[in-house]
Amino acid sequence: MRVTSHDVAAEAGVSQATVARVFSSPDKVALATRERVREAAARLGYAPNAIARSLRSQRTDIVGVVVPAKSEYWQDVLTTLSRRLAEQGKQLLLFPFADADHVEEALDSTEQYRLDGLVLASSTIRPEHLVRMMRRPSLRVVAFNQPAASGLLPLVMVDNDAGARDLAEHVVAQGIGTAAFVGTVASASTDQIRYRGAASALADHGIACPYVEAGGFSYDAGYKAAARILDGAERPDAVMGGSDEVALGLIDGLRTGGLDVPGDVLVTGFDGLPQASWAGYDLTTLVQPIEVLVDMTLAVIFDDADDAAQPERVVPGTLRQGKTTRRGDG
Amino acid sequence: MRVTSHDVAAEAGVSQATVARVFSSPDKVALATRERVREAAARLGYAPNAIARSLRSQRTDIVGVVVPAKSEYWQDVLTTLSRRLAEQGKQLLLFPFADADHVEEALDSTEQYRLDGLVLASSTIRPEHLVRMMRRPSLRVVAFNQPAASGLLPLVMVDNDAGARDLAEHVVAQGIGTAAFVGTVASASTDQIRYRGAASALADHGIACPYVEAGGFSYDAGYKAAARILDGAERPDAVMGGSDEVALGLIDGLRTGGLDVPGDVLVTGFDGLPQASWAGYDLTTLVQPIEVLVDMTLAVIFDDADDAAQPERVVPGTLRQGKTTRRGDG
DNA sequence: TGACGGTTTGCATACGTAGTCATTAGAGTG
DNA sequence: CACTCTAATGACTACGTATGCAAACCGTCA
Repeated sequence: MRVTSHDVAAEAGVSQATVARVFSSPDKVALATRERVREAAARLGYAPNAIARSLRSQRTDIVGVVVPAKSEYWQDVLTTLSRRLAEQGKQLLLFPFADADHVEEALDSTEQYRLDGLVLASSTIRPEHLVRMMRRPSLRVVAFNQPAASGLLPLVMVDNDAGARDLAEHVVAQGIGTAAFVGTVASASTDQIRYRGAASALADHGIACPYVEAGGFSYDAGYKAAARILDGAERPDAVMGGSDEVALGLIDGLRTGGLDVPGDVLVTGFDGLPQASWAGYDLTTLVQPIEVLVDMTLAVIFDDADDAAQPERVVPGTLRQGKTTRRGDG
Repeated sequence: MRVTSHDVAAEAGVSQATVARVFSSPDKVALATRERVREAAARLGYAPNAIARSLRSQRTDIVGVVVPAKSEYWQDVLTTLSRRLAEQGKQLLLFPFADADHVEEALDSTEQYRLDGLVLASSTIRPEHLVRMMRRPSLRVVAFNQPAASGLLPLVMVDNDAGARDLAEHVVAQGIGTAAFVGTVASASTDQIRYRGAASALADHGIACPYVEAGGFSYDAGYKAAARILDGAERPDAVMGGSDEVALGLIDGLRTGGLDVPGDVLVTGFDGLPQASWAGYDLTTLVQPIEVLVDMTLAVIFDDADDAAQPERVVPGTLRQGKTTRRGDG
């Protein structure tokens, strides 16, 4: 049998209520009593039962996150999120989904837990799902890096448009004449914004920017997309990847195809994954300020600021110049 | 206010008990009643409260995992673990720790939840912590890839010794004369076994194998360790990394230092990370059968087999031959 | 018709905690 | 010393569910 606050109460010669107070609002208990209870608890190996506490207090101290099961970028976000929560004595509960068809199941499981907050990650959650999450009683929902949620839910994201423009301006400054954008999945809202931003900035310099869909968020998708670039009639001077994972795949695909990066073609990414900084790639990319984004997300969930006043928080990223856009090194 | 089974009962004209049965043991409720309750529940938007259920049933359907916050390898494991659990309608609760000094905190938080099972990941959890976890009432604890837990807790792991030997035999077959092992952290039990296995196999062929400690599990640690190999008096023909992350850093570090991999020096890893298969590296490594390991772990937690009969499950890995050990390609 | 077996349902309760309310003890003041 | 005010503690209850037990119901067969 597990030790309960009743057991500790008996051991310490106080009431259960006092034991509970020692662990939830210690200042309401006299010092001597407090110590006696603490000792008794230690002796019996007592730990408060979070389940019972949650049922009683209507707070779980748990934040849920609905996230795609496989993705380097999201792993990075999750790591930061769980670390920050742990610092506050809170927990992170994962609701991973394999693909867009299984999002609904994940959202359903979500309802069973009286979560303090819910982070909706992934740009592939469809609007109809988002709408469902609106106005769920006593649950703070935040969309993370998911432009499609604009106007529906409180939203925290990196400035995809400005970031894409920065990258485009950067490659233009390297003196390119032609370009192409290799997106992840065309229906992803981040993909659309990044492409439009890049294309628009390039157009300002008279450079066209065809869109190529990799069909996934992975290295493999990027690697395979490289073949389509290589097969194309006109080889672009620069290829902009819709994400770092795709960009890294692109680089290897292009190199396997005999091209030199950056000698023959420049490549950029987006996200700022750790791997992008690896010496073998040293990718030029837009680094997302993940810590800032995560902190803002948690602020929306836990602070009493009214979301209505500021439903969208957009944070600028940082351009990281790597050697994949450094001409003359090739 | 949130909808409860009482609300649904009122709406459907039945008792709360019947509503509960509809959602937990439907076959005990007459078909007509069941449908009426289901409709009422849908109408009110009812979802069972997992917290209350857990309190009552003494089962949470949640598995905890104590894991280092930053590590590619563990991300991979977590992904698989959470996917498998999700398939069974169970959840994964993360207890991440930043470094070895914070393991205890993570283990403490663990006690608050009435978890169905607990997976102890990371080879840096110290034995004194492991001992603490023994015989915790009604909690199935499993050590995952953590040889140090041998004899203390049920253990699931890849065959580190055999894997290291396989890798060593493989590089010997490429005709090397000298070798070195760049471990992660010398105190990690996996590191020790992998080194001993490799060194022993190499010794069988009369090849000495000095140990170099990278001092971390990361790419950066490997990258920096490369400098020490380069500065060494005698340059080894092959460098065996204690993990893929370290090996990938090693490769880039060696290449930055002017060496050709595999032309001048062969490199091997251990784990089988996705990144190891990236064309830019194509690392020879020992691929861990993560799905198998995870399934075994869950079996220990959920199946009624007695652990005492088979306290340790050791699964062989698979040698993946990449071009980092392919001589003559250089 | 009546008794019997099986199915279906309701009643009552407990899981372990936190907070409300009431009670007691103790300190301070005139 | 009587009174008041605060601090400290205890008794009690509710959070929402699952389940043992008893009651009610239905159909069947003698």
